[in-house]
Amino acid sequence: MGDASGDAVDAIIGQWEAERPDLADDLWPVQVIGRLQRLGWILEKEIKAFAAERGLELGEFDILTTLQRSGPPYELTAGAFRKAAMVTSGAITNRIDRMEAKGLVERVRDTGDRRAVKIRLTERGHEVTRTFMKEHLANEARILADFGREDAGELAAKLRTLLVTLGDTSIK
Amino acid sequence: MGDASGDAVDAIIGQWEAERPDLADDLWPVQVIGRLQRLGWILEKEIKAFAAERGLELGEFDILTTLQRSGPPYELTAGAFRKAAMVTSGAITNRIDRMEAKGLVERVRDTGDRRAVKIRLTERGHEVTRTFMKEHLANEARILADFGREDAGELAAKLRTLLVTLGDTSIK
DNA sequence: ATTGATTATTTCAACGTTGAGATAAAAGCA
DNA sequence: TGCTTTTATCTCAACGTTGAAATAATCAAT
Repeated sequence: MGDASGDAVDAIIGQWEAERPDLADDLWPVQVIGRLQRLGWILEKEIKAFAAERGLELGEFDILTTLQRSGPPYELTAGAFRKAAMVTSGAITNRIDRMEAKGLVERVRDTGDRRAVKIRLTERGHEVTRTFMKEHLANEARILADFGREDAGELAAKLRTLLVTLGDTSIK
Repeated sequence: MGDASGDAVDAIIGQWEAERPDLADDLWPVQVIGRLQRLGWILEKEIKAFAAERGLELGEFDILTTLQRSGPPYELTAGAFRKAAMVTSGAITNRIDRMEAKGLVERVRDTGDRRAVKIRLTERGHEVTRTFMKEHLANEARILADFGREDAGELAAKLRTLLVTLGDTSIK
């Protein structure tokens, strides 16, 4: 027992219990969702800083890694990105515009379906991503170093269960 | 064993293992961070939709709840919000401007320190928040219903440990 | 008391995303 | 072959945030 080592969410819940004792029994979801929110913010900030140090926007970083892990021929349609990145079509258009200007990707319009636009990793984009990915994983390992790999494994298993419960079972 | 019920992150990691076998041993942080990212996106979208149905921006919702849970006299400085919400000062100014126009909060400039501006919940803001909070918690309970309250408790404990490890131990 | 450093908020231009509408191509169907 | 519906991307104005500069007030130290 004992709340010796509480986190920010413990403090927030404590405030609610004091201010709204009538809601005390309804606060349990905050224990999970509040923490997931805060972790999301903290990690996003970390990764955003990592990308920024290398001259990339977070969304651009996302495009690069999605493209590389998709494997040969390292090209995906704009629509595929829209789904993978959970953003709107306008955002994808803008990202590709910027990245094309940087020479990281190129638009290819050759397929049978002339509505679709394939976004392809350029040779330069390939090199950049290859380097970044290694450093990116090292950075994430650093972030979790104090938490420990064993705890990470247990946490990951529970997070997977939650994601499956919420229906997030596919990349598409 | 068996990956019968994998999530989106399993799929992503599978892609990386195929494309970059040299990184196979370095992918473990993704099991945690990738899932936290996706959960953050999914939950943010849910809560944003909830707030939007009630005519509120996510950030405005944040101000209201932070203010209410702070207890009497239901006022905080702009700086306190900046820290609590993890956003920049300009964002707070804008949020307060909008919410003041909606009659949810009011600026009070009376304290000894005349640099500081206290943001106070109006009577209307109070009523709105009181109602929303109950519905908000019900909505979060709904989101986690299929996951189960017991699993939620176990997950929450691990998330707390991670937050403490990352230094997120205080609201301030 | 005066000067300099610090703290709190506001201002504002730049930026990325949203979301609806426009454009264009493909698919379904008569 | 036409006509309608659907699908894919782009366009663009509105919006919220960022981050640096400006403004203003307090604090520290002599």
